[in-house]
Amino acid sequence: MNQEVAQAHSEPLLTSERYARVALNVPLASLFDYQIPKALAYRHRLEPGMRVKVPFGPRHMVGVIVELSETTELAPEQLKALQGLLDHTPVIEKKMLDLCSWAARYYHHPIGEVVFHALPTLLRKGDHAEFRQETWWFVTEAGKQFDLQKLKNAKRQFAFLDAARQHESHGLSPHLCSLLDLQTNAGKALAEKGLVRFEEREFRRAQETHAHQKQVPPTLNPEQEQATQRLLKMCGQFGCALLDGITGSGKTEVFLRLMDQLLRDDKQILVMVPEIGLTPQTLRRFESRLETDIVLMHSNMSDRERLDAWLLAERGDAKVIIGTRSAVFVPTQKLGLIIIDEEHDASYKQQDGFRYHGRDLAIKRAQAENIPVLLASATPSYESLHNAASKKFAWLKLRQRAGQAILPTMERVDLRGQSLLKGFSPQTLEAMRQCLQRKEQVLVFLNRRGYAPTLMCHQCGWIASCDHCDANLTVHKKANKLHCHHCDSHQAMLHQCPECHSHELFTVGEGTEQIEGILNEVFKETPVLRIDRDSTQRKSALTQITQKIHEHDQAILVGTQMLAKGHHFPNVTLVVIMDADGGLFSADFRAMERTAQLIIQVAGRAGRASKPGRVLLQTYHPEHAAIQCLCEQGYEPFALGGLKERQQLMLPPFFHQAIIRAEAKDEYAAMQALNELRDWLSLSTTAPIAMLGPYAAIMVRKAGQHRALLSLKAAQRANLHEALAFASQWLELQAKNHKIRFAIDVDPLETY
DNA sequence: AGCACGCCGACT
DNA sequence: GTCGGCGTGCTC
Ligand SMILES: [Zn+2]
Ligand SMILES: [Zn+2]
Repeated sequence: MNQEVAQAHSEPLLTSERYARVALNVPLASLFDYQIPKALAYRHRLEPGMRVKVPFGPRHMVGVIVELSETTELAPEQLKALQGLLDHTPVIEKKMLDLCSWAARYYHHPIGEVVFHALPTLLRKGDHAEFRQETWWFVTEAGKQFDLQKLKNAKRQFAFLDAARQHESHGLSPHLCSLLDLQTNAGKALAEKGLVRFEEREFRRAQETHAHQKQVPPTLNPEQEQATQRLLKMCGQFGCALLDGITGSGKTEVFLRLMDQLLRDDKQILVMVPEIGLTPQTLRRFESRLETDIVLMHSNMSDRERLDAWLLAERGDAKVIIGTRSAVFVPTQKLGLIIIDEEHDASYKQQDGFRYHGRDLAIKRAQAENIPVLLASATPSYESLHNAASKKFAWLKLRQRAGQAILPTMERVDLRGQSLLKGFSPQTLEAMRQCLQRKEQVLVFLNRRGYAPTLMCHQCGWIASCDHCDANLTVHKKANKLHCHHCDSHQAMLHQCPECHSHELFTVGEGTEQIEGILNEVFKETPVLRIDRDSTQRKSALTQITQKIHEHDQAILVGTQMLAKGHHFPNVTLVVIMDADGGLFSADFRAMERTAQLIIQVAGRAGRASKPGRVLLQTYHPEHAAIQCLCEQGYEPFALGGLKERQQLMLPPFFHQAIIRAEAKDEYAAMQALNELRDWLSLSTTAPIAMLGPYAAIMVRKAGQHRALLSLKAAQRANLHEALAFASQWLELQAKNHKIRFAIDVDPLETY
């Protein structure tokens, strides 16, 4: 915990306002007013964005000043005083606080939780907003004169002093110490003898990197050139562009040209990537082309690493910040551009707590900073396509593959009446055989991991299901386990029916583990490699698998949606989509969009080299208009058709939606509460909104909780917000009932 | 959310 | 008698 900022000499009043409005990390909608003690007001100029220590009920908390005020609504006896100041300068600038307030209003989420979400964990706890301290070692004058041979019995000290002498001018950084395998204890011993000295220095990545040489950029094709020129013209003011480019069309090259130009003007650039989208390949590509300091922000970093990265960005030292969803809150000095790669990716939407959309907040931030924002994808979200089609976004299309690469063809494989081998039609197997004979690789996509999604009893029809969810257990054969993919519960594999004690248990359906097995049998000579969450659990597993793929010429890759992200496989010329019908008859109106995006993303992995690629879509509905359209005309016409349907059905993005979720242990409590809310809403608001439900979630029980939801829709956002304002009021009144948990989800991606 | 306060059952 | 269960209410 930080100490109160040291006392200065009391002279003129530095803070004239009497009250501070403070955001606290509690699930309450309001800010909290505190009296500014005279002692503090004389010594410090308080500003919005500074952290303070405050008494709150029976405890002490870290708060963030959002506003200073001459007045307060509260009576003097209801007010407490600030206890201390934690910062000399604001940790959140005014623009970012405004963005937080906007987000709190838009997502109907408590302002305090939003503001704290925008800070790194260490700052939330009250730690100093400072870089990590590092110890650097230097040889002293005595150390230089010293006869090294006297230390020949103390090998560690010998090595340490020797190294310190060699690095006399710059000293030994912790990084160098670990490279040379030097021990801190040896340094301490030498320091006591006066042979070396040490200095505590601020950690700065900038001091030790950019050892890269700039690579020569490839020439752009006319489409890329045109897109780049248009984007360059957009710089310097707010505007949105959709870079809608098929896989392999060279979107990244367009980013790099644009970034290069902005870096010359000493601007910073924020690049947002999906949760697992940042492959080492992509990072290396950025590093090798941009001669500048790049900083990463993602969930696999320690709290300390995150704070250091955050500080580098905040001081303007990191010119390029690459990060996931939460990076939208990274502070900057001179932000010039925000890029959102794979903008359709669902990981940009937070799925619990503060349910914001990173893409939408990035657009709002760009507006506030008056800079452009670039959304890029091979499969744009319907929302972004709609904005592009209605001219809100500049629509930049890249329809040619860069270099010599040829576009893959998409073909439907009719599964009707075929005798299938674990989901493979004879036609598919034949195509695979031919491909492997040409010493090329096959990629098989099935979005279902494990061995089989169902375990059933032949005698009584019993199905293995989760004790905590309304879901069936997935069979994992190799692990010999039954696993629930919705909560994390697992149990040992069963070999006897718990109902009728029959031993005749059998599996229904196929997962990647089973497909891998059958392909090993059918194609005995060919290595089969599986890529899913199970096969890549160990840290190095994925790199090992990709290594193997590049070593062999023929190979079969089996995998889930993990295949759709990042990695490309240049020798893959055949892609098999096991089940293209996934989105066809779903109750979820976004299922079609998601399935199509997955298919196109996976298909994009094929034939990247100059060999032509082929994509087979296995389907029971080859004549279905949507499948036909996707196959024959591609993603854009398919998506535009989907958008028309959304309009007719009064669905987003034409109508605005919010969902209020409730969950409780009790079977009926959640439903009942939402019924009451519905009644309350229909009494309290006259705004034209449509309420649907409440209805039980598709999976009523998830991790032991019963879930229900109420959907609100409106043609005008203002009307939706009016209703939601009433709803959030009602929910806060219910907060005393600790048995039901509520959440408001504005612009939900999951609607069941 | 956290934390205190308060009111009932089942323990030394 | 009192220890602790969790239902209820409050936090500037
Ligand atoms: Zn049975
Ligand atoms: Zn479960």
